[in-house]
Amino acid sequence: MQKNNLKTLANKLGVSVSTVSKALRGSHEIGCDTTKRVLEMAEKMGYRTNPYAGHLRNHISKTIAVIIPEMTNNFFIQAITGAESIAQEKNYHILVYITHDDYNKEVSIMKHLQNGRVDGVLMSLSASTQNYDHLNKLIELNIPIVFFDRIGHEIETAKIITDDFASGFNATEHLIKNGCRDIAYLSVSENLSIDNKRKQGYIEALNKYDIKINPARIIKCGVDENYNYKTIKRLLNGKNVPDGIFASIEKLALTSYAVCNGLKIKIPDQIKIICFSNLITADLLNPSLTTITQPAFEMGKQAATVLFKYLDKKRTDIPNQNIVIKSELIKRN
Amino acid sequence: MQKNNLKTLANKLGVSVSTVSKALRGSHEIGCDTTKRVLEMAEKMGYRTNPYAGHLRNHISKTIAVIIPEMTNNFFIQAITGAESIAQEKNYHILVYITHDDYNKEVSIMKHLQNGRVDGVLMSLSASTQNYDHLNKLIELNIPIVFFDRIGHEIETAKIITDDFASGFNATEHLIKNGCRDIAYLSVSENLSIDNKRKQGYIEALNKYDIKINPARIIKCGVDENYNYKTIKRLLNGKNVPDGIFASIEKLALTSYAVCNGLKIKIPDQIKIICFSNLITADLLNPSLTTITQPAFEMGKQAATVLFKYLDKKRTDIPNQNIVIKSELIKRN
DNA sequence: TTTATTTACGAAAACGATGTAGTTCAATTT
DNA sequence: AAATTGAACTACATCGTTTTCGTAAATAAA
Repeated sequence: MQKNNLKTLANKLGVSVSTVSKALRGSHEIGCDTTKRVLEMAEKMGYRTNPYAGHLRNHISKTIAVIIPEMTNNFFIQAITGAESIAQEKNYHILVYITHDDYNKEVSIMKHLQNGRVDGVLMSLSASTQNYDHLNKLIELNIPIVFFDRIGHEIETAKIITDDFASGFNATEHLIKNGCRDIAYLSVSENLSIDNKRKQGYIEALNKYDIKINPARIIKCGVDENYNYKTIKRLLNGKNVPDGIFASIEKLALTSYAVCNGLKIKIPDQIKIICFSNLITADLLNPSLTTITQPAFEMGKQAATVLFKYLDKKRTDIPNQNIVIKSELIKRN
Repeated sequence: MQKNNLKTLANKLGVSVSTVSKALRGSHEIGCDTTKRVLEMAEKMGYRTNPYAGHLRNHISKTIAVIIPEMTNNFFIQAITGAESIAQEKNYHILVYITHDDYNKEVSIMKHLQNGRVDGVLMSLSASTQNYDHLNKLIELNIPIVFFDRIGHEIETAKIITDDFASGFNATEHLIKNGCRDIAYLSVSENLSIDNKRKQGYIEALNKYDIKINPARIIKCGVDENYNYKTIKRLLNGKNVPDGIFASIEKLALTSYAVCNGLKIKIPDQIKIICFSNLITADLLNPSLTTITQPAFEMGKQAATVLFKYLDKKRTDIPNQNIVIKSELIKRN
């Protein structure tokens, strides 16, 4: 079969490969009528430039990677959607990788990217990541990373975050104002700055209202769904049950709901729950869930925007900066 | 800066580029100790093979595209996750594209893929797609497509579907058995085979129970959220209100819930709702939602498996076949 | 008319890895 | 001793573009 490349086009038109290449990219070096002839022929033959050849030549892949811990979390989905909206505008392609909150997988993915496959990376750290060498290595290789939400503080680059501390504070205060005095905080991972900041906000709010911090109320949950279920069940099953739960992430709130359903604990009468979440169904839950809703779509969009800003400039050394987009406390039942 | 490529490695080791290349891929042409030296040096220098060079040479990108209509639908998310699990196993990369249910965007994306950027495509059609030329063109260019869920019947390839007709029938029968006599069907698009089949199942069930089909109860909804809200509100606001709703897709059920909340219509007392959905929160909704749950993860996995089966064989002409994975009716309130 | 400049194009060298077709040298066979 | 074999390695063309440099012809300036 006839190959559909520049050479074939050039032969058909009786001009050189360079002429065709230049004409296609609208170089002024080529005359108007020649350009027109080339364009017409390319259209007629359905010519599409081979991306890999160009990438090889120019070291520009027009591709970015988006790396997230999991897909079953609306925050990340919305963030990707935001990033995608910008990428589509800029004619960039998006490679999606999921770490499943596994540090080793994260490292392995990073290794796959150490070769120019992508021009840049948008990412949210895995919950089990404590060492940042694999990330710094990538930056060293001139592949910039922009973090969103689950950021690596120690890495010098742009980070798109929400006001976790303030939101954690507000969430806790909301519970307190609604009568809670014994609030449990469900933590997902001590490695994550978002978790720590939210926890700090929680502690600060308790302090403000002179409620004693009870370390036993700071519950370490994790990635494993079964473990979380058991842990939360243990929390809610004794006689000494808290009257409020602040879940650091959506999943933990849903698990709490499920546990309450199982134990026939009435929400919000016996216990009140609040969490960080981007559930579209939060309003329709039984009862509706009060959430700190992160501007996920905006954060994804912003992250992509920042990344592209530097890629356009052909700069890969993104200066350290924190971009904060505020979350919103949506009061429900 | 020193480039990190085969040439550099070869120079450092005092051997030829070919030797390094062959050693790295474990060719028996190269002696044991040389191979070892090469491997050690590659490790030491953190050498990663440049994917684009290889792709250019071999026309194999080790990349597939996953094309979906939207992200805010758990079915697609789970399907991608399924596909990703297989791709990661096979060391393939995944490019994600979203059509936003827009035919033109779908065509534009297909054009971007007509050049070997990907080895194959997994896709679910946009709701507005009626013409399949852009898809057949891709297959013609030896880039195979495997469809899942929203398939193109007229295209000869593998299609992963669920038992839409039977499930539509069962869903409707479930409503009838629970006392509904006037059931509305919320359709998303007449272009989609899933919609038509579900509708056929709905009609068949009504027939079985000698319930007259009322064309006014087949409600055409669409992609636009506001339009859907208004349409469903009009349906539920009059005096002649149905006692059951069968939503063809998740989004329409959620909108129905929202409308009922607004109009203070009690579910399931005044109206019963059932839908195709993969909501994790279905159980926690107020009241919990009875769903036809599609095996989304399995479907994504299966689609990827079929695609890779042919890619491994270096065959791009995937014979026509329908693979049906059954959905499950999960009864709730 | 001669010289300088511009216009429009072509030749060829990259980009990095791969694989074919040698080449060398030593070991083995005749 | 000559011929054959084989192991271990190298040179080089190739994939499809892009881009730099060159050059011929046409035009403008001297």
